Amino acid sequence: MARSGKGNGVGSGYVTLEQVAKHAGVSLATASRVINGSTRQVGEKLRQRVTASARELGYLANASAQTLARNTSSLVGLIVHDIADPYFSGIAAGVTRRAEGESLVVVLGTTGRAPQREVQMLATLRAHRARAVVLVGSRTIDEEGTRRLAEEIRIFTRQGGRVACVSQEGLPADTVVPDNRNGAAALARHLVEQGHRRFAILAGPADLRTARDRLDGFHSALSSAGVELAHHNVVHGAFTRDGGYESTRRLMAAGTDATCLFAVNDVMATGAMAALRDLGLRVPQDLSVAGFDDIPTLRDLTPALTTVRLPLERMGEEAARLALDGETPEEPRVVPVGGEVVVRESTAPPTRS
Amino acid sequence: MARSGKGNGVGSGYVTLEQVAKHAGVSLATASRVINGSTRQVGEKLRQRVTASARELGYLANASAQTLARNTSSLVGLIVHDIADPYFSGIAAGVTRRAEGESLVVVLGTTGRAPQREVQMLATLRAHRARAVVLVGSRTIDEEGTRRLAEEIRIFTRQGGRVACVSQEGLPADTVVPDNRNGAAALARHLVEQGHRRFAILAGPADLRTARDRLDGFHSALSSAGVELAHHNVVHGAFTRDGGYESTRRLMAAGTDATCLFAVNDVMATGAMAALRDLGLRVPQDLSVAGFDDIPTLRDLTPALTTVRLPLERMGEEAARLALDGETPEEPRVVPVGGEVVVRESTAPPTRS
DNA sequence: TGCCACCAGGAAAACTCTTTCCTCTCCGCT
DNA sequence: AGCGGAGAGGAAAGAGTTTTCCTGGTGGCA
Repeated sequence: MARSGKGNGVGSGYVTLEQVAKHAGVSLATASRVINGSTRQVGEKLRQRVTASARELGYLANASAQTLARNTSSLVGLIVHDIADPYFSGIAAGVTRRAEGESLVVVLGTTGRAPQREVQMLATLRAHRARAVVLVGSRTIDEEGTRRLAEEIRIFTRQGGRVACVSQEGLPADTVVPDNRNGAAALARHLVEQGHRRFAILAGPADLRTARDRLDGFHSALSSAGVELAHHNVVHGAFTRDGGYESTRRLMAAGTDATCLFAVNDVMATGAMAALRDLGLRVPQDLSVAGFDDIPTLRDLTPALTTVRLPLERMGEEAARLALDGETPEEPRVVPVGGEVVVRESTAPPTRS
Repeated sequence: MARSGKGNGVGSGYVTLEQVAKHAGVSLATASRVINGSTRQVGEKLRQRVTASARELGYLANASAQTLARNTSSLVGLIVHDIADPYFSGIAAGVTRRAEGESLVVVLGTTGRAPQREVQMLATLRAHRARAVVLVGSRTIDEEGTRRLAEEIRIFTRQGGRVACVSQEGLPADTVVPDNRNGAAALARHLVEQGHRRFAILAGPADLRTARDRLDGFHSALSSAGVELAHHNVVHGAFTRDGGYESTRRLMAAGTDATCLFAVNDVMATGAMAALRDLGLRVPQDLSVAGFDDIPTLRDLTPALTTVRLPLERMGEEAARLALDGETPEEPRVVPVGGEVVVRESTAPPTRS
């Protein structure tokens, strides 16, 4: 009377391949071969019977069982600091697009900028036999943390997984690297050309590689142009909108003589513009402001932000490609991504001389 | 000489529980009990030995094997339309926070607004024995699509999974519903109070539930206040920044007499403001603009957008909570989320009468 | 016609865990 | 001393696939 648990297929539990095989009157092996299309041929007649049975019973393969048997899964890891940050969500969109295009499943991990979370996530993904991982976000210059992450990456790779990074040179994995130095340098040259001589910089966290590279690139381009960068005009702070706001308040409270403010990313620049507005200063008349990244959502700020465009989505796609293509190169590959200076209204020739 | 594949543990392959057990000189059962802490007690001495061996060999449990044996995994699905859209990434941040807090793993699926992708993803997650799924994003009014999705949800639930939705009434699952109607209505009342009588609305896609509700709420509040809404002042278009831009161009080209423009979400409002700027119109002097959502990244637009605030991250968390708590209520639960009108500079009393 | 190779199909092992059920020991009670 | 019960440990049976290896049949070739 009662449902006998097994056998009646539709209704409650799961339909297994065995049930399909039985229903089609073939062996488990044959059913398996038909359904996942192995190298082995199966006769037309049986093939028909199996697919018909599978459809009829509503068969859905148990992914864990497949992973266990094949020792590889269709999971791709994606590790970011904060998915609500448009920088990361832009890259994430690229990664997902590519992964889903190859009918893989994306596992999203967020670290909240805690380095040990990256290691943790990597272990979790390894436990799931994830096929590949894309690791996004700059390393700090913390040697120990990097060493541990590198070690975990090596383990992951050794066990057949692939890893690609975005913006993380120095790890044993393929990497997509935005050219932070040259992008910032090009921006600096443009601003100098525009007539600026005294700059202030919202430099972000002192230990963050990306922030440092942008600062360095900007700085050295200034030096080459014979422009000094006063020490007190470089302020550090969080890599966020509020960090930019704070840093700007501090900068202005200390009384800067700069005519142009460079924030090492767009969200900080946004905070800076808000702070300046709150202080009653006009951009660009009183102070020019430039950012970095060209976050799409921020393109509609007024005045529109002069910045360095990074193709975020493409970077994500590219990283996924690196992590998913067949190759396992000897040396980690590096795919450089150029930044393009985009001049908009937030910068203008200085009026104060 | 060559690595014997099994036995030497460290080096190449994976370390299995069996190896740990052997190394510790206990049975597989005991090792399992120690490592995952089952209900059964294990003697102190053996416990020590097992943990020591596990650490020494670097044991990491095979997640698929566990899923297979337990018939439940630590995966939580998260289905959104577009992760680069700040609306979705905000919610995603909430979901991830909660899921990771319970040491679960988030699987991210994006649909690109294709309804059948939701059904597909749900099946994939079922194949992975995902414990729960959070489904974000409004349904269209397409009956057939909804029916299919509902059916897939029922299957998922019947097999022990839990589903929660954000913003999707009418599905057989717990739901977090932003109060679109009342939010829009409250906004409308505020604008009328401010003196506006002639409105234009960027209504988004005609078949999208969320868009419709906001339109309806706004509209009926106007009616209650005795304000007419001219038919030609309601334009439909894509639910995106560019959709907002386009719609606004069309609207203005047709020559509207409205003094206030309501875009049914913030990203459309952003497009609208850009379009108005391109047309040489000032906001709010020539035309007031209001949005909906209060996307954090867009708070720094100038003029700052008057809008209805939704607590996106909290909504995500709440949805994850619904999907993950123990209960399996008879009736789908509905958690309403209020929207709060936030008045900023993009709206002002009309100057043209 | 006899032999070999090839091919489709099936039985069963393997993948790595969890969990049930059984055994054995030790303790406390009568 | 004998018995029952509790509790710790182990053997083994799953969980649902894939894949190896074996079998039997058929076709081609000498």
